Amino acid sequence: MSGEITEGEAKRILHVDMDAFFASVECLRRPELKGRPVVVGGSGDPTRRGVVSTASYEARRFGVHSAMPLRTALKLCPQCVFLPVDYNEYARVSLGIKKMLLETSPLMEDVGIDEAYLDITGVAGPSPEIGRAIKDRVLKATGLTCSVGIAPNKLLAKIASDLRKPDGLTILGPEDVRDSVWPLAARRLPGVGPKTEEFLKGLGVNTIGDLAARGREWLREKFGTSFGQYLYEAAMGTHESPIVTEWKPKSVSREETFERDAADWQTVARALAFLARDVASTMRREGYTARTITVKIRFEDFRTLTRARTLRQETDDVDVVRKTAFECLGRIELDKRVRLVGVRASGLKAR
DNA sequence: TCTGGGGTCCTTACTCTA
DNA sequence: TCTGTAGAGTAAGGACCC
Repeated sequence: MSGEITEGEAKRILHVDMDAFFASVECLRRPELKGRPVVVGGSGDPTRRGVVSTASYEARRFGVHSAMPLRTALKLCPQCVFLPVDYNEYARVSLGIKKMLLETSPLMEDVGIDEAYLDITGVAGPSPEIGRAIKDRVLKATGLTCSVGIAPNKLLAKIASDLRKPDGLTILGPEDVRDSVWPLAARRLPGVGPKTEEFLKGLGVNTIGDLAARGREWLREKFGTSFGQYLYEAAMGTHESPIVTEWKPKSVSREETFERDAADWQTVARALAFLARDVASTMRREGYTARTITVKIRFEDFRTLTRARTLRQETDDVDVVRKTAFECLGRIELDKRVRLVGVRASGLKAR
């Protein structure tokens, strides 16, 4: 035995999830909002189109949750305070938190604006102490609370941080999977969305434990080798995926939902030209060129079409992006009112 | 009167070429 | 030369995530 892996060296992954992040940052700026039901989303006007990005825990008591239309949230909770999304401010606060996390371990994976994974295998001290220290530092520096999960892999760490919210700290080991993870709804597994959940229910699978009980072969048969294998490992709590410390964008896109569905080509064309310019200028600013331009159209009935064109040479030229986008648009018959227009550039290369 | 925006990844179908 | 097919690249759609 080489003894390369010895006891005490088991991998330890920590997942940090900021509590109701956007709403909490707004409450920092306006302390009079603290304790009130706050909803952050869209333009902040709940009579206009838009969805909830974050609801404070007080607002959640009224049944308001993220991804819900603002108009529905207003009906459920007329006394809620509605605020527009101020992405720059949240990004600023997020950056400070990420910098702090990096001081605990340089092996950090950034997951969106309010989450991160840290590999704390090499960090001295017991897991509960490390978890508490991180929570304390975040609170002292920002006034914000977060929920932390620690486990042998990313998947279990994420489930752990989700178990006690807000302001929770949960540590899960392989021996806890049976009692703490298997009773949870299958939907709690990352990668299981509403469609998969419904399909599973139709097969009599409701909990993560049900999933584990069906076994690997059954899952591969129902979901294909790749996703089936993933579901099995996820249900067993053994799914391993690496901490990705560097991220490069694969596409840049902009889209716009009209306040009122557009019936005329001119409105759609104007929006398309604007979005194409925005995409191209973002690419220039970030130093990327793209080979494929895709146009997305969503009709009033929510039917969504995309048309794409791959260029011979990569580009970041506004005129080329716009011209290509219009060529794609020309392949779509606008026989219904248009709800949304989008432009995406993919096949990115650093300039 | 519903259902944002910015992404990633996967599957499937099609076309072209070797 | 004909035919079948494998593989790459492209296109389209869908599920999912924050």
